[in-house]
Amino acid sequence: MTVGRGSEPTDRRGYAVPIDATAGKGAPMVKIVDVAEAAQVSVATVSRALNNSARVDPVLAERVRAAAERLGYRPNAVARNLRRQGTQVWALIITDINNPFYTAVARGVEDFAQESGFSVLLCNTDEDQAKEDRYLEVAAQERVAGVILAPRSDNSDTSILESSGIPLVVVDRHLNRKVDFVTAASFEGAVMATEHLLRQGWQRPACITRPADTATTEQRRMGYEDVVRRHGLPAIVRHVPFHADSGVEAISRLFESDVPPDSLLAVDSMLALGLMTGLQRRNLKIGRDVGLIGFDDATWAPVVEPALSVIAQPAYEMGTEAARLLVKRIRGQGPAEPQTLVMSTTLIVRGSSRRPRGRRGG
Amino acid sequence: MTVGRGSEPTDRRGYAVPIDATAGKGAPMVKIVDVAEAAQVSVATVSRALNNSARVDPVLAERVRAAAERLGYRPNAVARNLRRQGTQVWALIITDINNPFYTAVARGVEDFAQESGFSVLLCNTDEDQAKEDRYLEVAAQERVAGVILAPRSDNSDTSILESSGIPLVVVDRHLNRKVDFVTAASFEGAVMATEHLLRQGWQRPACITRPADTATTEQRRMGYEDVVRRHGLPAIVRHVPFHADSGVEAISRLFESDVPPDSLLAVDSMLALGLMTGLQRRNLKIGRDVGLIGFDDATWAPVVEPALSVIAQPAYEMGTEAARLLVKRIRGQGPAEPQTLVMSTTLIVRGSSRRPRGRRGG
DNA sequence: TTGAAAGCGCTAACAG
DNA sequence: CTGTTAGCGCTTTCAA
Repeated sequence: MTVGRGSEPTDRRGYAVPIDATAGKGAPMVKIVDVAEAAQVSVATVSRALNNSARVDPVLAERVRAAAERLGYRPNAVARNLRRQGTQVWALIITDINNPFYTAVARGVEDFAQESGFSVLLCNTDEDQAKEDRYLEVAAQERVAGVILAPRSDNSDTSILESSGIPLVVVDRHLNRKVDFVTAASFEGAVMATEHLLRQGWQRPACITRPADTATTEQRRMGYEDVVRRHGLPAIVRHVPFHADSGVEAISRLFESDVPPDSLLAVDSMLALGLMTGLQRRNLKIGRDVGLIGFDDATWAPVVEPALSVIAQPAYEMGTEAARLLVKRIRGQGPAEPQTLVMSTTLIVRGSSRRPRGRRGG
Repeated sequence: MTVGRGSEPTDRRGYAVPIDATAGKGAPMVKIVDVAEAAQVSVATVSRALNNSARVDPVLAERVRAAAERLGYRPNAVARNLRRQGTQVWALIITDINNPFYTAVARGVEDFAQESGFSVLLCNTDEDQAKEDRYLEVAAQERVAGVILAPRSDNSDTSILESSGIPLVVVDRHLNRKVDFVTAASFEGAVMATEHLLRQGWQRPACITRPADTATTEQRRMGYEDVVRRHGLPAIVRHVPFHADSGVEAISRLFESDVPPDSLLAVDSMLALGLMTGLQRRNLKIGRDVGLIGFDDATWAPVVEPALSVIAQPAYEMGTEAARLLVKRIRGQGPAEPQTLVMSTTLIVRGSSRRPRGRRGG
């Protein structure tokens, strides 16, 4: 429970107060009537002056501002929100802020929100559908102005938002519903990555990907498969969970087979990290014994040894673009049709995908 | 791209609705009176039943729940907050969620908040005092239930919170005011790091740190200086800003001097990354030509080459502990005196700080 | 241009 | 145990 409300503690008329009152809730908040009283005007005028909306006599306005300042008046956003029937808060629902990709997205969202006068609630779902549902419920109950969501799966249920009239922008992962959507060219990225591997001379690339109901990584898998098929090569695919050591485990299993792959495509940066660790433990030298390319240009990618080749996504910009779309929707300025924004991915070649000469014909 | 199931928009009563209605605010929300009416009880009973607080006739309670379910009733948290004079939201004010240390802290805070029934507003200040002030103002106006703050500087002004009766827990960086505080043993960590460097045989360790008004990093600098002084060595200290390439620049300047350092202590992980980059560009081999140790055990630290030695801070736990303290304060269960929690740091030795034998007496 | 007053949706006295 | 009702603090008609 929250603090016991004070029938005892002070009223603004200045009666003595039990010690606890200050410890508990602090001084009573000054409200709009107090300012009105001090400025010798009505509450309506105070409201208008402080929201510098309607035309208010400059003299009165100044008097109001002075009084507000003097009293340390701080408008109660909760009351305002109730009256206005709307908040200035967004919910950003992602799977894990620890994933550098989402960290960057979050920064993009937060920066844009801030400039537009919104605050953002951070919600981590940990790939847990129940948690995602709970957060959507919270968002609805808090009457947030909008939601930016990276859905757990293709058919996450966002109908709560729809029925609450809360605008939604989906980011990164596709949702089985027509809605504003900002993503990166995952399929094309995976195609670039795989072709790059083959161009380097690697002959048995494998794709380590996430559970099959994760939209984005599935597209990456499909991009990979598209290329290997076209080259008449076998598709070597492993779906691994989001656990921290999935990568290490995948390596163990892959390289115990008779014909292990000679190169790897990792569909996200945390996975790439895991694969590197696994490879190192097996004493396989990356960029010599085995090729590796990942997704997402994490800060550490250039510094590992060998430096990690990646398909980079414009994560920060994806955040700002999602936010921009959301602002439009909130203002009712968006086009009737939901928009889809596919941002391009870039191949960044570094050491990890290189293949030494003279080792052809494995 | 996107799959659509474009059914005609309808309102809850099933009537076709003009396009704008859905675009605008959606169907009108069902409120407590609607549920009361449907369940044939008073609003008070609905409220009681749904908050399963007071004793309500099980039969009525069930009828209420059924009605609420059927109508898709979603309590309006804004109204509730106004009435209850309190929210279920915290503000987490940090300098940059991109810093892996703060990412982990944020996860800790968010997890604990979630379990305790709170949501958290994410606020990045970018080491900008004005931004920090603005966020404190927002927190006050939103009447958040509590704030967790990593202050920009020692004398950040948090009086707004005090005068609003909003509990505050400071995390990581010291604040010039008596208040609940969760931090790590930075000084001791720096001592461990520096002594380790010396024990390895390095003879001229330098400390690359942040601006002098950053409390935590100053303690690290002092820990470093304490050790070098005791060993009769010169203190080589560089204060660098929070920019992305501070590390690279620092290396340039340091290694142009006549007697450059032979080893480096970096006070945070982003800085360590920068230093590694700078060192690589200068063709200095880490763990051979120069020793390096950082702060914070980022996910990538074991994977870089050579693997990065670090002083690890229990970032996630610092987040959960800060949250735990905050919950206590909110519930009024905290001790009268503000608490300080200093969590211990750990030396993790990996390759970067090693010094090859036979190179003594540089 | 200003003020009086009606709520926003909910909870918690208070009475029954 | 249940219902009636008075606000929480603010914005915004509606009149003056």
